[in-house]
Amino acid sequence: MKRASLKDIAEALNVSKTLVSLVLNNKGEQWGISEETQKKVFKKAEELNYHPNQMARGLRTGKSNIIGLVVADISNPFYAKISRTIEREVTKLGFQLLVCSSDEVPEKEYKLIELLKDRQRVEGIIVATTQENNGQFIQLKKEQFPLVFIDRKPEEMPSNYVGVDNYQGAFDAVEHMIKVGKRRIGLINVSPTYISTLQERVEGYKNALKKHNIKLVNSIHAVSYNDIEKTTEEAVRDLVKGQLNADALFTVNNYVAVNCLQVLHKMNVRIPEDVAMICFDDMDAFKFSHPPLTTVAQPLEKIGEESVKLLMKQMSGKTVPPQSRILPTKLVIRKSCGSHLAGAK
Amino acid sequence: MKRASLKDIAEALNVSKTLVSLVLNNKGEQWGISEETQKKVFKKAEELNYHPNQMARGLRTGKSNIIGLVVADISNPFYAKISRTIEREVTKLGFQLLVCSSDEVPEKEYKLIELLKDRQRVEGIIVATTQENNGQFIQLKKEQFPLVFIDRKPEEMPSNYVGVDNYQGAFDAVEHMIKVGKRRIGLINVSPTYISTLQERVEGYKNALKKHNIKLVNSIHAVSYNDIEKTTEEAVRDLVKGQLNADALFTVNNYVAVNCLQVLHKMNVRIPEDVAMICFDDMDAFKFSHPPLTTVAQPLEKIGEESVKLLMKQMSGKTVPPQSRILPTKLVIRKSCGSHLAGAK
DNA sequence: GTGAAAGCGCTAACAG
DNA sequence: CTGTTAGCGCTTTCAC
Repeated sequence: MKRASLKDIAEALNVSKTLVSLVLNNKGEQWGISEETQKKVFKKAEELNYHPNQMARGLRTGKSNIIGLVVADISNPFYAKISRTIEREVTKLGFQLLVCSSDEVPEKEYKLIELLKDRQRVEGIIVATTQENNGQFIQLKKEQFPLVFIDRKPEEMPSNYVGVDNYQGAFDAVEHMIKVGKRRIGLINVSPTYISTLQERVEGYKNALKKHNIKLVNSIHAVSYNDIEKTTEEAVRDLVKGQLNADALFTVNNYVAVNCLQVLHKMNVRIPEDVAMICFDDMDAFKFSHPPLTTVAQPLEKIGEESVKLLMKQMSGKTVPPQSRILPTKLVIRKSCGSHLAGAK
Repeated sequence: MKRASLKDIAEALNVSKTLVSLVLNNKGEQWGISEETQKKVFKKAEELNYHPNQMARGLRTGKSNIIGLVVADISNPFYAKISRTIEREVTKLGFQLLVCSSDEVPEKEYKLIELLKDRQRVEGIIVATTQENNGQFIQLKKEQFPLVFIDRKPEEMPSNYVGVDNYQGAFDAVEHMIKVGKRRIGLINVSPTYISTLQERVEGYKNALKKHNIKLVNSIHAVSYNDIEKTTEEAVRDLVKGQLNADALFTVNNYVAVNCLQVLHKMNVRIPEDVAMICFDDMDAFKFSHPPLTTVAQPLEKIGEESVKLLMKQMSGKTVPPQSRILPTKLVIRKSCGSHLAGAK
């Protein structure tokens, strides 16, 4: 059975397509179409199981009703949670969400964004960018294309951004370790290190050390996504067993933390007795990890909600100056720093 | 600057839209359009930064180039992993993937499927259904709408399905516990229990006990998604401290397992010494949980790949009889059953 | 080898 | 209050 279209309803009722369209879009009132006619239309639509064709409508109005979301990896709980919130929020507003993963490769992200915009004609994009070059974004901005950055922001351009105070979050974490008596605190970063959040976190780490007059050499290592196991093992080993003789480790995100944890276990080092650990980004799994990890948690729901708000503002047509929403992080103290132990200072 | 359309290219080159369309769709050869003309067209398209409008094309061809995926919760690592694979596979074939979460509520899933099909005009749907009623699916089948079930299958209808041998997986898990010396093995299920996978897993559990002549009473509890903490606490307490006095727990999926783990920790019961634990469904986090959990792992990538293959077969137009792909599970032995300990039988 | 023309289903300007 | 008409951008049939 063929799908019912506006025309079918119109013909069955001996009215025009226009009328039907108006009624079904709830503009009947405003055009003063009689109650009775409206009822007939609704009834017939129901009867024929009518559903508007999004593509036809989109073609006509120039609006696809789709929002795009590009993240590094949707199977990372961090992005998955944000994505859920964004999906929920845009759905409320009548949009669909198209989610893509860039796998942390800049060229892929570039293509994904092009695809979403040019082919799929999404009405706006939310992105946790992995690109160093901001050329594409400058271009989008010129075109006034609705765009908001989450988590990571591009270099040197005013932009709509929702994220957390990475500097302060890292600072708090490191200071917590210091208060608990740790001094030789190593940092495990991850390439590509130009990502804005990473840089801010490293800065927070450095300044916390400086404030407490701690001078360390070779205390920072960066692992790499495409050879995560090997590079993590090397980094951890060097930090813990090498010159630094680390008594604490600060990992720059959850993905890195998970890998560190495994290496540490393999090396039979005790956490927090031998080395303490804090990780930027919380996730459910850390509640029951061995040991439960102390983390810097981000307000993921809030990030999702705010990003949608910012996007909608741009989509409303008014030209709004780029806005940033910097949200606070929260130090979630569990057991990987030993602050719960009797002997803790 | 307005976007370039076929017409723009045609006018700039003084040829027809038809010609341009043919060339750009790589049908130039087949229609015997001269090399030279083709080159001109490609060049101009590049120059004007032309991108086909997916909506216009879709309207004309009746194909949206979109595949829908409906799961319970995309932020559950289990579905996130499958989703990644599916996204990768359909992208290879030139489709986009639209992912929606039903939150385990049947009515929501029903609406989501309607929306995808009627409004968004997706060309096929892959679903891990949470519906008990199969009415919608019967209807879809009548219409020959491309549909494949993953993980969970609907009751009493031949369907295209990709999943694992849940019965055997559960059987193996329980038998492993028995071999390790456990006898009073409780099972923690989750409502709604009509879900096919759950039923099969419970069956596997029961038969493993039967095979070893173990008779248990009140050894099965079901917790509930919408009040997970409280119901889990009750279930675990009753199983472990109550009449059964359980020395082992089998949880029916990862979500339930995570909650059990927390309750167990809170109750200060030692795993595996006091009670052993196995969970159906593996996830990365269980590698470093306390303790590392022994699990029944599903081949998630394979499930994703196969489901896309099955979907494409249906979309190709030929009528194919419903097919099932039942893949094997794998028992991943870690430390929550004590089989690694010296004293294990 | 190439072009004209129709039409997918919808919306919106305009006419009455 | 309701209808006519045009057209969004593309593909495809048919004609030359």
